[in-house]
Amino acid sequence: MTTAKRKRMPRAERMRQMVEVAEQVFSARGYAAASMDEIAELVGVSKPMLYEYFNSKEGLLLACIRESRSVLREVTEQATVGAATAEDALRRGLLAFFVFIRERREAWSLLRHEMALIGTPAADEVEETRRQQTDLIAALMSGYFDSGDELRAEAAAEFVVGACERLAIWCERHDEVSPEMATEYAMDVLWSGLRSRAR
Amino acid sequence: MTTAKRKRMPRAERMRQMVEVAEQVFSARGYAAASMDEIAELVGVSKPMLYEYFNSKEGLLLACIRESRSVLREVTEQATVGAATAEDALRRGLLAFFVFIRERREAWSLLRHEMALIGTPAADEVEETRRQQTDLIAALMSGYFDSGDELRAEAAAEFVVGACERLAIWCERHDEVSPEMATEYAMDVLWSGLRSRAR
DNA sequence: GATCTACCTTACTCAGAGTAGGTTACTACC
DNA sequence: GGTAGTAACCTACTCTGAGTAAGGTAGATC
Repeated sequence: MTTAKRKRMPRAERMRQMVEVAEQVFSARGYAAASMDEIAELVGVSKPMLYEYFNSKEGLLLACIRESRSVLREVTEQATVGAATAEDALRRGLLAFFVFIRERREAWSLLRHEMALIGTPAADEVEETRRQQTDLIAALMSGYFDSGDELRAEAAAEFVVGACERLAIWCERHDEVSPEMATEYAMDVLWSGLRSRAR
Repeated sequence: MTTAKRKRMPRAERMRQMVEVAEQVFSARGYAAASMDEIAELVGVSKPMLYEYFNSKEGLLLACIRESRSVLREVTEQATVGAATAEDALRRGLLAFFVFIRERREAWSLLRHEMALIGTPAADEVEETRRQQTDLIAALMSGYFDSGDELRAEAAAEFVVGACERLAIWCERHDEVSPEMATEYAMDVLWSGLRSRAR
């Protein structure tokens, strides 16, 4: 019964627990409104412990963002492994993303909202997450597209990431839109273009 | 010489001045790191004056965001008035947007970054700006597209806004990309779709 | 059972948001 | 020109929450 009523926890376990609680509090209240005292209390530990492990409030936020990012990467990378065509790869990746944001709301909320701290590490961290996804897309696409204009390809990848991010936020307001439908909408514009729908 | 060395200013003028200074400070330091004391000092006035006029730090931020938004609206709406086709309207609107973010960096920075305060009025205010643009696009498009699936059309508009926002951020890192090129890249994906570039 | 160390606490400092209450310059009217 | 009224403004505070100093305690190891 090592786990029974034990108050003291090994460092790694305590850290995981702190990140878990912090993710919830940050996404519920927002970074600014969340207080370290509250997080500490919910964890069942005193405030200096949080500082011992994460150095600062922002450090704790960083840990949460990194955690979310690694999950997102895992999920989207896995999704595209068996794709045969560019269209298929794109569709699978999109679906994985839209499933992720539905199933891991808190995680997504952090990635979505906490870009406030311009010039601080946290903002860079969120940008890094987008870059991760952009690179993934660029890499995927480079295998399928004619590599002409390098800049243009990069722009296209950015474009896809931004579009999907916004569509994901839109999905939050529309519970009736399933990840499959969202994917379908995204594919529609991205793959076929608006021209195909013009009168 | 009413404007010469006058210390006291009429309310409206002082407010405009405060918003102007605040816009710079917020975009330079970020909302969290900006202090009301500093803004007050730069304006050449004491802190309670800021509170007299804007009630809170967030109120001041709100005023800045609203200011930026109204300029953005002005600019993009004007740009699309004479468009003959959907393609033309889209292109003109995009160009106006990309010119705006280049010429009014501080204003854009606010709209871009200050979405941190989830659940607070400022976040809503930034969302409202996106909605403004989304509505604009949706209205424009509805004139040109077959109105089939309502939800799909809404999703497409969200998509365009998100994509452009991200592309705009990408442009910040790429000074060599002119507003015209950005517009071209955007049109390429949006109008023709990725399929047209697949091997 | 002594000691060592990693986990944890109480009790502070300090910066910055927000406020209470008084002061001064401009205006309007006699 | 003088004086009453008010809009603009200030000094000097409170209070919340991030971050820290210094010390206490459980549990492993010998």
